[in-house]
Amino acid sequence: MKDLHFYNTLSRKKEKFIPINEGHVGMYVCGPTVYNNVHLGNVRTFLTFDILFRYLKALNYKVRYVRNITDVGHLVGDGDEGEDKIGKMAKLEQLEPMEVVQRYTNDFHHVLEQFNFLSPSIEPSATGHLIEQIEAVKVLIEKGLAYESNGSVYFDIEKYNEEGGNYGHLSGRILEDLLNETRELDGQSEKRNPLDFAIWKSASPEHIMQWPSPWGMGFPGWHLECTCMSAKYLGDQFDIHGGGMDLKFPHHECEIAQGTGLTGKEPVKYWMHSNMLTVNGQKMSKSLGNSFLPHELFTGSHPLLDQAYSPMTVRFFMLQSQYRSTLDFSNEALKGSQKAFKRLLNGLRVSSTLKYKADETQAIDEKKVAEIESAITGFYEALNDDLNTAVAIAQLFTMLKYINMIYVNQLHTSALGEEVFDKLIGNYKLFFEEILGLKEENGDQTAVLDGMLNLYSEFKENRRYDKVDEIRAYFKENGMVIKDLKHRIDWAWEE
RNA sequence: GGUCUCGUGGCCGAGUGGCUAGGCACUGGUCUGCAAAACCACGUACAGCGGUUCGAAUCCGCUCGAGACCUCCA
Repeated sequence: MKDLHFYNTLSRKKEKFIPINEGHVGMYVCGPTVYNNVHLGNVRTFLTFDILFRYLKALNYKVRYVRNITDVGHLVGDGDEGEDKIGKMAKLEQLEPMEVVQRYTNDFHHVLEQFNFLSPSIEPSATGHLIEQIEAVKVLIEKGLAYESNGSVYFDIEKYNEEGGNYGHLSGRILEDLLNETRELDGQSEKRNPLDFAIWKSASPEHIMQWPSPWGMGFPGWHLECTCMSAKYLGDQFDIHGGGMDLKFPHHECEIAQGTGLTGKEPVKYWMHSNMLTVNGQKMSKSLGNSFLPHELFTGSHPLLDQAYSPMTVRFFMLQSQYRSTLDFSNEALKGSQKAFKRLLNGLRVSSTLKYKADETQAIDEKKVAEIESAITGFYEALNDDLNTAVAIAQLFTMLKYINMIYVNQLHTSALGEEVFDKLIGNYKLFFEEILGLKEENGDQTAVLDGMLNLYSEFKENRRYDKVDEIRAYFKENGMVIKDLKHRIDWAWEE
């Protein structure tokens, strides 16, 4: 089997993944700024790295996954002169900033839970690491890579590049071009160069979030928290840093500059960026007003939706594309995913009921055995190839086909042999639940359903078809269907 | 304006030189009291034009179209 490869934004090609410390992986993902509800576009990014986290664990790596909560320093609007996002929302809603933070952190956790995300190993917050950030600012000033101006401190990009830095490398930008193209903004006179970015901002008296520092009352710059928290928990150099494509520049570029400036070493070995979710071909974003909130999807209340879609349907929908492609959001596409997901889900339920039955008269069907085995290795190969979940899911459908064939007695388990049968059932469950993180969304209603099905079969034996149809209709109203198999009666989610 | 990405059958979406991606929808078949489900069968699609090559959706050029980043955004 081929080794694990990821597309590294730094080199712009797929690279073999070799962790810095064998058997261990350190992974940092930029979390949300908790001033607002997370929308579906945000969810896609976190999903990408949830899959990566799950997959690395499935490959027996010991993974430390750090995903931060940004609760200060992220400014509204252009440049470094905007209002703090949290502070602005706090004023609007007449709340303490930390109430805003708590409210939207809760929302974030709730949403991710609905989508069945694993918790990261550490979820640090920016306000919890002010000391580290102030220390980092001091070091950068000492090294001559940052300067104070009116109580604010800025990172000196020209100096950084003079001393061997490579600002612009990650996003493929040339410093000179950036300098020429930078728009002149009001209030940038504090900076030596318009490109310089704030690592500490002086706060005006009315600013509600501020802390004491050697440079007066203020608050940390947005980019600095990620540098400090990743270094604290993962070390000066770590394996994987992830985030949305739109953070590449300037956020991640600034992180590299800060990290390299502080330690003299490039902080990250593999940069991974997930692509945008689009609506009618346009990026989903809050500012464009075309973003969907998760609950709007779950209830079908968004004007562009004509029905509700469950969290797992949406999770599955997103996994049907590769994370580096844009993914377009539409009713038709979601409906297709809903049906496909339910087929797979029914397969999971069914597979847990199947038992191997030895039968000496059955010959091994080599062709089917080969197809099952290649589906299983194909699943790993797909994920090894830069987390290609779309191709991985295709393998799952091949496995599903055989599970269904056994279920309806079209295929005898002995034709596969016990070992292959166990691999089929075991891996299907592993892939579906553990690695792709999909799950049953409805509670266990087995007892009720069994009673109904007994009744159904009694009526059927007595040829009371009016009652038979009535029970079917009842099931259908509740999103289920009755399946009359040759040797038994069963139910399934209506696809 | 600068940098970059993309354009695949009715819909979504993999795929970077030759080998059936997959899903949904459609159609036919098997099964069934009728259905549903399941399984089987079924679509020669790669924006356009030109070039390289024995061979291109895949490489190169041009044209058209869409989008992203350059300013907060996952």
